[in-house]
Amino acid sequence: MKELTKQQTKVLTCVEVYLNKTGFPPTRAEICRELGFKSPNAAEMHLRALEKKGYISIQSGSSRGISIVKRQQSFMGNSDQMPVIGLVAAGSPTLAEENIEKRISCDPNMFKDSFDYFLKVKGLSMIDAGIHEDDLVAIKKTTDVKNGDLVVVRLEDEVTLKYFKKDNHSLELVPANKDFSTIKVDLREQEAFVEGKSVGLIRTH
Amino acid sequence: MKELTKQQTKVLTCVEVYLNKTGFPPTRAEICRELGFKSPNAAEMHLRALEKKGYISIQSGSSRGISIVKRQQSFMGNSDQMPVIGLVAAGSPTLAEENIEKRISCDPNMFKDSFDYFLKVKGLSMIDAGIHEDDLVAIKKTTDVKNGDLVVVRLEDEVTLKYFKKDNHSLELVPANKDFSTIKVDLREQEAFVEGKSVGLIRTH
DNA sequence: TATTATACTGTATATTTTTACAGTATATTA
DNA sequence: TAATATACTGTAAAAATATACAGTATAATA
Repeated sequence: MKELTKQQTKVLTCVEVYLNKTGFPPTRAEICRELGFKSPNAAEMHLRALEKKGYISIQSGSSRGISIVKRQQSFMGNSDQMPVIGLVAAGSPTLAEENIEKRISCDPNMFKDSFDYFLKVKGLSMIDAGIHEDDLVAIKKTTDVKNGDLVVVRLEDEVTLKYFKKDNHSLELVPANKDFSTIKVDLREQEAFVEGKSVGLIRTH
Repeated sequence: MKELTKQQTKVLTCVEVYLNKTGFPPTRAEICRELGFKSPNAAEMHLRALEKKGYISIQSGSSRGISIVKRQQSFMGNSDQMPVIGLVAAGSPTLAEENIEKRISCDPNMFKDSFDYFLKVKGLSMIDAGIHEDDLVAIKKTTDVKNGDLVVVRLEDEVTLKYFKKDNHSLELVPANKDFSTIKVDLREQEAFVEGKSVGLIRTH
C-alpha cells in the first residue's frame, strides 16, 4: 500500500470520522468545510489520489459515493472491546494482558472525549464525587491535564485516582471524601507521573 | 419500538443491505429499482414512516442522508444508537422522537442486563447513591422489579427515579438524599406504573 | 357506508452534488 | 534551471437527488 501525504491522510481521516458520526460519507463541499478548503476541487483531488492509492473507492456519478477500502484506525463498526484494568495499589496501570480483568464492548467515543481503557475503582476516596467502589472510570491516556481534572497519577509504585491541583512545584492530589486527606507532593523532591484523565464513568447496577 | 409494516421492513432491509454492500446509503430511486417501485415517492413515504417509528434518521436536504438507528438483526459486538430521554417532571418517558434529546452509540449489552434507553437525571434526590444531575441511567423496560431495585415509576403524570420498596398494598419510593422524603403510595387508592429499572449508569466528565 | 391507513404511480422542480476546466503558488527532483 | 508533484482557488455546468404535489387503488376500521 502506497504511502499517503499529510493532506491525504487528513482527508481520509475526515471521511472516516464523518462516516462514523453520520453513517454516510461526506460530499466534497463538506470535506472542504471540515478541513478549511475553499474549493471543492481540493477535496476532489485528494479523493482521487486516495482512490489511486487504493485506500478508498469512488462510485462515479453517485453523490457521497465514497467507500473506504482500507481504514487507517480500526473503528470496528463503532464498537471496540475496551479493556478494564484494576486500580491496583502498586504499579502503573499498564495494558499488559495480565492486568486486564475483562473487556467491555463499547464505543471509544461514547463520551465527549475518546478514551483508552476503563479503570476499576477501589476504595471510597472519591465517594463524594459520586464515584463508588467497582465503578469503571474511562481513562484517556494523556499528560495534558488541568487543575480540577480527575486524573490517574502514579507516585513511585502507587497509582491513585484523584482531583488534580498543581501550583508551581507543589502538586496536590485531592480526594472527594472528608475521611481521606490530600496527598501533597513537592515535585522537586519526588516524581509524579500523570497516566491519564477521566472522561467518563460507567456503573452496573 | 413501534412495529413495522411488511413493506417498511422490506425498505429497511434494503437500506441495510445496500449500506453493507457499498458503504453508503441508497437514494430513493435506488430503493425503487431494488424493490420494483416505479415512483421515488414510494420509497420516500416508507422512509418517512421508518423515521417516525425511530428506525432510521434522515438528514433533510442531504443526498443519501439516511442513518440506521436500530438494526433489525443484531450482529456480534453490536453498537446501537441508544436514545437519551430527559427525565421530565410530567408524563411518561416515551421513546417518541420529540422526547429524545440525543443518541449515544453504545452496546445495549454493555451492562449485565440489556437496556432500552438512557434517562437523563434531574435533581439531587439520588445523590447519596452516587447518581448526579445529568447522569445517564440505563433503563430496561420491564415491570419485573424487586425491592431495592432502582426503578422508574410514574405516578399520574409524575415520573421519578427512586429505590423500590413494596409491601402488599403499600409502595414506597425511597430517595437517596436525607433532604428528600420517601414517597408513600397506597396502591388501593392510587395507581403506580413501573416503567422500568436501572441496569447501569454512565457519566461524562 | 364513510373514513382512514397503507401503498403506491407520475410529474415537476429546486437543490445538492459531481466533476471538468483554467489558473496560482511552492517545494522537490533531475 | 526546467520539470514535476503537491496543494490548492474559483467558476461553471451537467447530472443526481430530495421532495412537494396531485392522483389512484385497496383493505381495514368505525
